[in-house]
This record gives sequence, C-alpha cells and structure tokens, in this order.
Amino acid sequence: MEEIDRRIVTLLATDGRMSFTDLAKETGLSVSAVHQRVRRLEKRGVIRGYAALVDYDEIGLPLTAFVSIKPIDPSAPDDAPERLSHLTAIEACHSVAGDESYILKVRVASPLALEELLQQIRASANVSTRTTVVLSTPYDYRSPVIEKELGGDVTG
Amino acid sequence: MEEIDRRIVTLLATDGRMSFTDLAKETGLSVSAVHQRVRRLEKRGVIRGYAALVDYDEIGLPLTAFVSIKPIDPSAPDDAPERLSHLTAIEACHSVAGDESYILKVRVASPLALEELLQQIRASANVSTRTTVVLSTPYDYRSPVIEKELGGDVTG
DNA sequence: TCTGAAAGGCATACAAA
DNA sequence: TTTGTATGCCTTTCAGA
Repeated sequence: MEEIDRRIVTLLATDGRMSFTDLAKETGLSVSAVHQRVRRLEKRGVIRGYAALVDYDEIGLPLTAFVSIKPIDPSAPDDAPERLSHLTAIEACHSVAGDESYILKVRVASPLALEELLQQIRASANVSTRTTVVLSTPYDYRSPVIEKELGGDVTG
Repeated sequence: MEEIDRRIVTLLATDGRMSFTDLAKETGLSVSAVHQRVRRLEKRGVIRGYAALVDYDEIGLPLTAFVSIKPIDPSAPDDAPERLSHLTAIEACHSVAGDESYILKVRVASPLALEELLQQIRASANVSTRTTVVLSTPYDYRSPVIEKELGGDVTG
C-alpha cells in the first residue's frame, strides 16, 4: 500500500517520463489506480515536479562551483536568498550550520563569468565569498532510496 | 534554429513531462519537428534524462549535508567515487579544487543515520570527513538559463 | 481505494518536400 | 530539417463496487 507509493516515486525519480501504463505494469495496479496515486503524490507535494536533466557542458555552462557566503554585517537582516534569487547562475541555495551562512551552487560559462558572478553576489547580498571550483562530477542527481515511512507521521 | 533547441531544453528542464504537442505550440514548430529535435537532444546527450523532483522531507530523508573528504593516505590511488557509489545516501559527488578532494551531498533520515553514514564513508574510502549540515534550502534544482552557443563548437 | 470501459488526445512513424 | 497524415497507444474521466 504505502509500499506501492514508494515504488512509484522511485520509478518516476529515475525516469520522470515513464508512462502510467508502464508504472501500472511495474506496480501490478491498474492504470487508473496508478494515475490516482501519482496525482495524489503530486498534490501532497511528495512529487514536486518533473525536470529534464541537462548536460551543463553541452549547454555552455561547463564551470560549476560552490560559493559559501558570510554576511559583512552580521547584525543586518539576513535576506540573502531573496537578494540573490535574480542571479540565474545560482542553481541552489542552502542555509547551513557552521562558520558561513549559505552554500550556493553556481553554473557559469567561464572563469571570467565566475569572477563577475562573485562580484554580483557580494554586491547584491553584502557578503564575503569563499569559492570551491568543481573539477569533475563523478555523479550527481542520483535517485533517492526511499524510507519505509512516508510523510511526517513516523511513529516507530 | 539553435534558438529553438535552447527553448525546448529550457521548457523541458522546467517541466520534464511537457507533451510534444505543447512543446510544438510553444516553439511554433510542428509536433513531428519538435519530436525529432527532442530525440536528437537526447541522443547528443544535451538532455541526459528525466526525473521527478522529490520532497526529501516527505520521503523520510529530511537531513541534508555536505561532506568534504580528504584522503588519509595521499599517495594511495584516488578511487573514492567508486568506493562510495554503493552508499545510496550520497546524492552527488564532486571532485573539487582546494584543500579537500571531493564534496559529497548526502540525504539521511536523522543525525544518527548521518553519524553511521560518515563512518561508512571514512571506512569505505579511507578518508577524513568534514561535514556541513543544511538547515534549510531556500531553493534548489533551478532550471538553467541556457547560453546562446550550444555544444563545444563555439566559434565566436 | 480499486477496476474496467469509453473518450479523446498524444506519440511515433512515414511520405513528401 | 521541415510538414502533414495516419495508426495505435496512452491519458484521463467516470461509473461502479
């Protein structure tokens, strides 16, 4: 029951365009039952959306870096994520524990573009930056192995 | 022409399940022309696949962390990615410039699970670890804004 | 929550330009 | 590389249990 939802999410995480017909075959349910379950998973927010996974080298953004940021003025309100969200080179923004406040993952075309981006980050959010350049990516976006208990109602 | 491919990739990066019919409407091409272009983009590796984006809180993996690793024995061959790939909690592995050799992104159920994972990482790859816990994620998996020149044959 | 049926829409292949 | 057509499959909805 809950087991089938895990299976569906795993299958779609691996192949986001899998058809309902194939999902039905894999789960042993009817097509319409799978259909309802997927729609419910989408509505509950378990599935947040679907994306094509892109090769960043191929689309002209071969340079990836992690940029850790720290506020210049620690007493100022921390609205860095909103201040930075207009910079489309930023793929992700994580608030983190530790010496620095956020880790950004960025994708740019060149070292020069990275330099310009760092200036924009510093200026937009009034932060200092520490940058770690990615040399290669053995793997990324691996599909999760889903825990047995879905949702927040874990009692065990 | 190349412009249309950028558009198609952008649309599919944002909605990985968009139909060819809708892609055709958005690009002004016929359905079969879009179909061929998507298949070509997949074959060229510009589109590497499709994935459902999952809410990690909802699937029982609410704790995200970045784990930087450094070999204990720097003279030993560096095969950390292969040695670690069996650990499914590791979502991504990036080789990086700087003091440490790799940055791992991991997803676990709890602090205890993180502790156990770190032990497995250290044992599997003979490395020391430095862990940065993610407190919240303002945004992640944002779709790229694609450069005008696709592929490696940039002449301008 | 499931199944099965009915509808319309969509994917895919193909001929032609 | 494109368009249009054709066929069959798939998605989606609905009734019923």
